[in-house]
Amino acid sequence: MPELPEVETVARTLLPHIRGRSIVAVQLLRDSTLHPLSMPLTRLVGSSIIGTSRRGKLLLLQLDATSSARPSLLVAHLRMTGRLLHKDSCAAPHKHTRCVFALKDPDGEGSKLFFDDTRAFGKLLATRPEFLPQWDFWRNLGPEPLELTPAGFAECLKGTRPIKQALLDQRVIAGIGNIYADESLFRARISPLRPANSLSAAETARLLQAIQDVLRLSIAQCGSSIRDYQDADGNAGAFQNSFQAYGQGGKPCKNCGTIMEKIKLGGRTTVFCPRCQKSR
DNA sequence: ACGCGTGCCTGTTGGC
DNA sequence: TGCCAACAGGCACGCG
Repeated sequence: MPELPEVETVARTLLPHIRGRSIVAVQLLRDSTLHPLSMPLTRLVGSSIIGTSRRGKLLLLQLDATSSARPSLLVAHLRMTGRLLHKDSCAAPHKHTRCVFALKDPDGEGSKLFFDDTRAFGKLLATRPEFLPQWDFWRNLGPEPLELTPAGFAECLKGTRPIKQALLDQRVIAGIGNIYADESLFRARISPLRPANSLSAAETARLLQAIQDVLRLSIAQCGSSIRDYQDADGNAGAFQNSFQAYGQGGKPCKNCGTIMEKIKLGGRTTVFCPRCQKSR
């Protein structure tokens, strides 16, 4: 499931393949993949891709369109099972292909960009930067965890909700999903059940450090691949081999040997060590 | 304004 | 062995 490190990896691996290529055709194969606020994808045709970036879990492709009638951004939200894959020009769509972008490089060489999404939760949004504030999700997106200071992070943790739920709320902090929430809390030795506003300054700083460490370590290993995630070349990440909490329910804690507890918190599976991550 | 429950989706897993 | 319910889970939406 693509969270910040996986989306960052896709953005990085995609860039060398698609930079400088122009979009010559778009084939949307499932209407619900198009975000309601999107401009028609056909208006991307004729524009060239000039860059890739990431905001939270959102992947952004920048285009050279200057006319206000044409999108200069293609935003992809991969959600659970979305993939952006660069393939050669003869690749054919399959059952779970939701959109195909035909590309052409300056020499006329063709290739294709596939948006595959088994569960079809993912979205594509063609837009312009000036329209992004109309999108509630974008406007309310919290700070980037890798750019956050301890003081800034403390500002985020206002409510009484369990800290785990706060970390998953994209309005609080952007890019963290179930995997990295559990991993970060384990590394910081903080219980997922602690009210967000009950963390001391030391704990807040420790948690931010853990979040940044986990995200950086995962990015360095090209993300985590469980089930569906692949980068733009179809390669898996390796960080799943370093999980200390996610998926470890019922197994001994890597730190103290206590059996890891598995609970539901806000509807999400949550794993933690009851000894290392005490509630009080 | 906030928190909670449900729907969206489909492939995989586990229990009987 | 086969069937089916539960599960995976981010986010929109509607409710109280």
